[in-house]
Amino acid sequence: MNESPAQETDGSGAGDEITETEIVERIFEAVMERRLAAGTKLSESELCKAFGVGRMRIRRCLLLLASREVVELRENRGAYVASPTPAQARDVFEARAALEPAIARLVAERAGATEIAALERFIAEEAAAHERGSRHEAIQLSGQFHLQLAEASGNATLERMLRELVARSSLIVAIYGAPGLETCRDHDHATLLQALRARDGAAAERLMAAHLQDIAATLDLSGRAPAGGDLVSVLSAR
Amino acid sequence: MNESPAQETDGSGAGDEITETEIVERIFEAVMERRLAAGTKLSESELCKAFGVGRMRIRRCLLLLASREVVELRENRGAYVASPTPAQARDVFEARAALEPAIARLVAERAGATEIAALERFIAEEAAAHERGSRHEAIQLSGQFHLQLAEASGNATLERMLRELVARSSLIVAIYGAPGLETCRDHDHATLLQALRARDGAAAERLMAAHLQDIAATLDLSGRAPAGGDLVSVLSAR
DNA sequence: AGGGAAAAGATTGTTAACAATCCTGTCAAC
DNA sequence: GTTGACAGGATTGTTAACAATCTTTTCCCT
Repeated sequence: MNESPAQETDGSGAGDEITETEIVERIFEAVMERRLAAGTKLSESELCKAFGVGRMRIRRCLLLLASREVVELRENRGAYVASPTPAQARDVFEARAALEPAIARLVAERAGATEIAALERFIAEEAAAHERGSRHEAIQLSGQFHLQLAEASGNATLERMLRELVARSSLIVAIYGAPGLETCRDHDHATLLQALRARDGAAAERLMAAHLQDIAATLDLSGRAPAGGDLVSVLSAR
Repeated sequence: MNESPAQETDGSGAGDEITETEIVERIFEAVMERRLAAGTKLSESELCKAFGVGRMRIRRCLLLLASREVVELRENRGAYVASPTPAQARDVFEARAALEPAIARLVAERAGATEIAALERFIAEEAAAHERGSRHEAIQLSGQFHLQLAEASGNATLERMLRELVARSSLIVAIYGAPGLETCRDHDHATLLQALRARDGAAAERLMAAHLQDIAATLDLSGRAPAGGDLVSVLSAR
């Protein structure tokens, strides 16, 4: 009944069986780590080979991802990594502005020492990556910090919602973010953690709100074309 | 050879074709209107007959509903309307407490006169239902007011998230709510609308937060068994 | 040679049959 | 008479084949 852990080193290996939840999670991670760019085609047969599962299961996973607007399902044309429009980008960051301050407050009020310690470790890794100059890794850790925070809130619903928003944010920053700028400054995370350690819910809430506003401020949402994904309209429009 | 006569006046008739989005929406509505109680089995064949579509499409719809935790998918045992646990109930109302004040503020800040007018009409209907004494209808309209508000915010992501939360709230109130009490007092909605008309975002935010707290306060989350769905544990526990 | 139409190939969407699991009703044994 | 096992029926999960659509290549015509 229970899975004998086949322990495949990478996704390419045909594991004995892989949960559809895991597949969805893998694709989520790939999007968050910018290994899958906006507009990338997700062919069914490719995914079948990649995960070693049947087509039906891949199809279910793509539907799940589409329901969270991380991929876009086009009729008879397949699945593509979503390319959020400026309006969608605004929506996502408005939603984050609503959720995350509340999450920060919850963590400050009720998180255990274990969770706080885990967050500290994350920040340390993030700072190390910054010093090492590996920007890619820093971005990745920075996003995961927000998810770790949601997990520490102990609210599964908030966590699930934020997971979607963070993944979409990754796409948004890639499209509309200023090329040179970082998304999250680790300093912000550090000061936030200080408030959490002090169990200061109000301060945590305020700091998170300001942090998100800083991130949103680095975006340029004036252009209206999603750029990468829709070559046809770009070329036909001129 | 599959087409039955048209007759798409109601859901039972086999329409020529119905979108899976519509099917999901129908089930959502049925849950919100308490026509589908928590724990109700959703048999595939029944749904196929009800909507006049193939099994695959029903299957996709159930997966979609499960991804929003409105139905629960049990291995080899079918789909059931979700029975939120007390912990889940707490999560849902915490999430609403995070989202809805922000939604109320957005509406106050940017909604057009048309949307405000639509909200006014809703409240009028709600009050009329109250006077008429039709509690069922009042509850239904009360829930829809919150959704209408989300729609008026102009943020599709917030709207979608709230739709899930309101549907789950309907199940939660049915399970853990005090039998005699109403969920939303129409007076609260009226005062909130006043703040919206005055474009007072801060007041709208505050009123919504208080309103949600009132609703959550009527719930009794001390018991730990989901009651309806899990008879076995109920009986074995005594 | 360039443009456009048509056919070949590939990919997606759907239907139907098959296999596995679970629930129900019956029968035998204690 | 009650409890247990067993078989039949029903429901779910999966696989495979089929149909429809889109993409690409090729070929003909201007």
